[in-house]
Amino acid sequence: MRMIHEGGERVDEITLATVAKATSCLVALEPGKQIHAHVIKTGYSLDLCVISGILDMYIKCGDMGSAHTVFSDIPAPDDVAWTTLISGCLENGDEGRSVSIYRQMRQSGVQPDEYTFATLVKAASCLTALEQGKQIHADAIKLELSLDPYVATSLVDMYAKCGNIEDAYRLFRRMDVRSIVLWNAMLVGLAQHGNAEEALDLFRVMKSNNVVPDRVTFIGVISACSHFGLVSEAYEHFSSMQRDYGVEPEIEHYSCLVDALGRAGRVQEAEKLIASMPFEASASMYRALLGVCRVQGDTETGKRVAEQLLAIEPSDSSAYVLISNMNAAANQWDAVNDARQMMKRKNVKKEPGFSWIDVKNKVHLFMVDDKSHPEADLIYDKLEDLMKRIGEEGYVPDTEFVLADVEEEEKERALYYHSERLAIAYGLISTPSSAIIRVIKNLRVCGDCHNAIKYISKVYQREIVVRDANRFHRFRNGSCSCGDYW
DNA sequence: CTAGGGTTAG
Repeated sequence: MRMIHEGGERVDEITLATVAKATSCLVALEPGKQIHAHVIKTGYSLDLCVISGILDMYIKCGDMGSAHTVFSDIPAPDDVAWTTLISGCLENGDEGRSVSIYRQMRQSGVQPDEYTFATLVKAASCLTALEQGKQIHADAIKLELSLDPYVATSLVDMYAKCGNIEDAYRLFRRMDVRSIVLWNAMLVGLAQHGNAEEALDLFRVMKSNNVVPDRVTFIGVISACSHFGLVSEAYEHFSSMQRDYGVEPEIEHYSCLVDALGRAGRVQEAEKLIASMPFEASASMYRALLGVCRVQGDTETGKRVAEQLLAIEPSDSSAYVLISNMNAAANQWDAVNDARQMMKRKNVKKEPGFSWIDVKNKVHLFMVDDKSHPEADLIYDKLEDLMKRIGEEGYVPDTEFVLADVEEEEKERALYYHSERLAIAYGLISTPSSAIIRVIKNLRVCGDCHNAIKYISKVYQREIVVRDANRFHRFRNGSCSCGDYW
């Protein structure tokens, strides 16, 4: 900065590019703007290295408005400039825009490189857009960039996150040089799918290949144990992590362990562990425990945990929702109303549940009771037919999962139109009968839908993969890969 | 001389 102001020394494009990068690392918008002004004044804004440094600076500072302006002023953006913008949209949570900017990039004739694909595949992974991800993969293969270590890791993660663990594995096996990040992506993918044994096997293979596990590896390993109910193994890995690998436990590791205890129903032990941590408790830990209390119907402990959660996050809608769910399950409708009143008073909004499905390269999103889809009539007919058929097969609606105090029959209908069922009904009518139906839901799948989907997989002989906020459920012939443990 | 953009967890 002194160089700029004093003006005596030679400030060339290399210096400016370097300074712009330094500024973007510091995430300092004001000095960044000064450098930008100086770049314009001295005419260096036509230099691609300098201007993409400036672009990155705005992105890192979260000023996407300025970033788009800077980009649109670049006369002929090269691969680096395009990739910077694509990764900027991703970093700022606008993954859809990353993909559409990629399309513009292709139209402009600039060839993407391995950096572009690593970023872009991650965007598809965040969007859980399998079809788009596959298409991007195909592009990468055409340009012979799909086996780049970063691209391949992104692809493994993308396939795993989109519920296609087989393709993730296939790609993983093809890689003859495997970085720790690649191992971790595969391991975490397996853990999220509830394939705990495979995840733990992979962990052993990894160690026998002399790959040293790191902090992320242990997050995967402990969460694999957690998903499989292996509490003592979780504890063992937790202590081995420090003892054998010098990885200090972080709040994320505690969080996995708390989760493992909770899922095993050992809520009080989990509370003790939280109290003994060298960290402040996180809201997500209490949220996990609250979910356990609800599944177990332990209203007393649930209330205590909910209070602890609200002490950290007073406007956490999930606390209120879980409290009111528990009370609804116990038929304590006064308490349900109290929780609702309190939400109103504190102006806490319930996070709306929605599910989506990727059909023919297009994402179809459904809310509860949603009739906005162009094929809504067909979908609701299918749903009607479907509910009749699974009823004949023995499905009984469990109205415990309805949040309102309404009559029984009405309660049943409220369950019919949960967003995941709409998405599955659409999947049934819009995909070939042999295709796997893959649905993603932003919240945790409800117990009744979980049960209904088991029946649907049996009656229609369809494999259905549902990714909820927590993990994957793979429904086949009437049962789920989670073993009803989630 | 050759700057500026990339992967796993939460």
